[in-house]
Amino acid sequence: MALLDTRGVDALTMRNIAEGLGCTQASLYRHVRNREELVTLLVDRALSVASSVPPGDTDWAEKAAWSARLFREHLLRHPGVASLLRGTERLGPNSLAGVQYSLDLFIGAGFSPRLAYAAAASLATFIIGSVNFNLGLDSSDPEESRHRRLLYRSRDAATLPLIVQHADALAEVSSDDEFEVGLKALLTGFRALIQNPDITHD
Amino acid sequence: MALLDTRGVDALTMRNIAEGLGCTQASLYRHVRNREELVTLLVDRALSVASSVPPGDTDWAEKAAWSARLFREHLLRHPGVASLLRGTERLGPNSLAGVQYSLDLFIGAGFSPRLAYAAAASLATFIIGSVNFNLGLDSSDPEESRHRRLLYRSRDAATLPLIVQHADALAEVSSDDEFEVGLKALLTGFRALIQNPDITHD
DNA sequence: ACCTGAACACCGTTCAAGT
DNA sequence: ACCTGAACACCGTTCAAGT
Repeated sequence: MALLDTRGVDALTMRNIAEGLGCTQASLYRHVRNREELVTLLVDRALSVASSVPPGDTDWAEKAAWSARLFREHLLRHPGVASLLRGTERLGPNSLAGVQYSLDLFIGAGFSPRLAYAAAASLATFIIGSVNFNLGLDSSDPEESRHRRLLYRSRDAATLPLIVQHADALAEVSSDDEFEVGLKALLTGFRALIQNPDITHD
Repeated sequence: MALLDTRGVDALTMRNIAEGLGCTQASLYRHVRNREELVTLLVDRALSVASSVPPGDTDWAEKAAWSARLFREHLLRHPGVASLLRGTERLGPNSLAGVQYSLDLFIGAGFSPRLAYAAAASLATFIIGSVNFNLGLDSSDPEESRHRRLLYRSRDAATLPLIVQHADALAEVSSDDEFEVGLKALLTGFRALIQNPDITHD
């Protein structure tokens, strides 16, 4: 985990891990079937934040938003974990604790267990996807926004008129903004689904 | 692309690509700076579906849902592409065509350019995240559902009561269900944001 | 049981040398 | 300009041999 945080996902090799642990690479295969199993264990351990509890005097949507932001910030602080996060470790103990917590929240809000599960999965998918999709980019870097503005401006106005026309406004939208809009939409949508469950299939 | 589809992402090595092209691996570096650049080019090319046009006699939300499903199905048919899809190729020509199309749709629905962009990005993030997160799993495989049911049932009822209690119902939720719930929630949320823009920040 | 050293079959990338 | 062969410094994994 220390190796992943300090030197990134590319440095997470069996040789480097073994060195950090003070043994040979071959020794690792006594404790783990292969590299993938090691990664799965590592990622599940890194997911322990999922069980943090939000402030208690708010409604379910605010709690969900709080937890979603906490989870996202945790992943942003540990980009290596985010890049390794695939469906594989979904069934690990810490992931399941997160599922249990989400079910509790969404069932309490009025969802059926089925819908609560799907809603929790959607939210997790969005959070993880959001971090993964912005991994290379640093939203706090003003250079990134400038780079995108210049790129948008220089596109072909005949085929991409809206991008060229609104280049300045679009370049200002950060990954934080994207996340907040999506989060808000998801939670608002969840609330509508609770109040009117028959629209779940149209 | 053929190599990626038939033999998967692990087989997409410079040596295999060169072989398929009938040259040496070293020759590839005449046309491309490194492997990452080649992948970026490949993925953007694979994203050309993004510009398919939905049936015209429906409202913006139905068009968005149609395009979202089309995009997801395309990625599911080409899992290798999904696994390579990171933020890197976001600025390629095909990606930008998709952005232009989404902006057109969402601005037409009543969003400001900024919000339209954020909404489009959220939706894309959700679709890609959804496919990526379910990459290893085959939702059409009944064995997968059974495996999850048994796993949920056998958890500790004291720490994960809801998972154990609703094991059967939860195991039946497929990645298709998850996607549809999330998509519905996002689009419903977008509609609410359009009708009441001041809730964009609370 | 756990560890080691050495090997195996791979990677991405570079570079002098060819045409 | 484009290609080649050969090399470099890495991978994940295996296995006989040690304790």
